Amino acid sequence: MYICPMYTSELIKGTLKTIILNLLKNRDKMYGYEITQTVKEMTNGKIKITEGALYPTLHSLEKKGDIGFEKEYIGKRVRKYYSLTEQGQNTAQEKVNEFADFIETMKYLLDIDIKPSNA
Amino acid sequence: MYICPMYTSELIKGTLKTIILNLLKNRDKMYGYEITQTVKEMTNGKIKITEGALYPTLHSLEKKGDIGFEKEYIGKRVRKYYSLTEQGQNTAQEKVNEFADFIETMKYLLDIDIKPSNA
DNA sequence: CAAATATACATAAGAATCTTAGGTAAACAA
DNA sequence: TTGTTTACCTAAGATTCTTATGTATATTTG
Repeated sequence: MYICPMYTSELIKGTLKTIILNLLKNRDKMYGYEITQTVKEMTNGKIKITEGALYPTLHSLEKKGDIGFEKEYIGKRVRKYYSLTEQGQNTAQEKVNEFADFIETMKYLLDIDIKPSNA
Repeated sequence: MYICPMYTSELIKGTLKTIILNLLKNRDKMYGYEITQTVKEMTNGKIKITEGALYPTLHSLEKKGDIGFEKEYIGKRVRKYYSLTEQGQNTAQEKVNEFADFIETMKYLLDIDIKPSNA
């Protein structure tokens, strides 16, 4: 049985906010646990967001005004559904643009030739 | 006059070792200050490696056996020329491969369509 | 030639971001 | 009913960076 290797935590460091904001941009509203599961599934387990990293980041994004939330009860259990504020929409776009640019720079710096994406 | 914006330090975090090891793979031997200047030039100032980050990283890579150095005197001033060990050659390749894979994963996750590199 | 800038190394305090470990509690599967 | 999954949370510690500082030589500029 093949176990998909995770990336070293160094690499993922710094991309968490970008990932969260972009997911919320595409999906309108999500709750924390859903974010961790979605990222795990979309990356085949290569990126696993730990809860110890996720929740403080969500609280930080909320404090800065990029996201807001509303509680929803599933039986007696609570979910906090987060969504982008207007400011957050801009932040999300900026973050993604910056990362896309960063990728190009790093590709050049590391002399990586990227296989054309399955278009 | 247009000032090229630097990336937020979050993004660069975690890629420093990869950048250093890859440069040494392509250039055989380099000294610390040369690395900072080369990266700054190659990225048009978008990535600036600070000395406070560089030197501890070089020392760490040396302690782990990925790089070695020999001193060279330019007049009375010393340069420490670093180069990859055999182990470092492997580490360098692994780091670059991992980063290339990481880029692909992030492109998918962030739904970024990359313009074909100026080929 | 003096002063400022560039070269070249280094360390240390603090900030930011993560991992690891722990806690609470409800829902569901075995 | 016992374990796993869902769903939230915090805190200690590790890692990796920034910022500030130190030392010293070489070069450029006024």
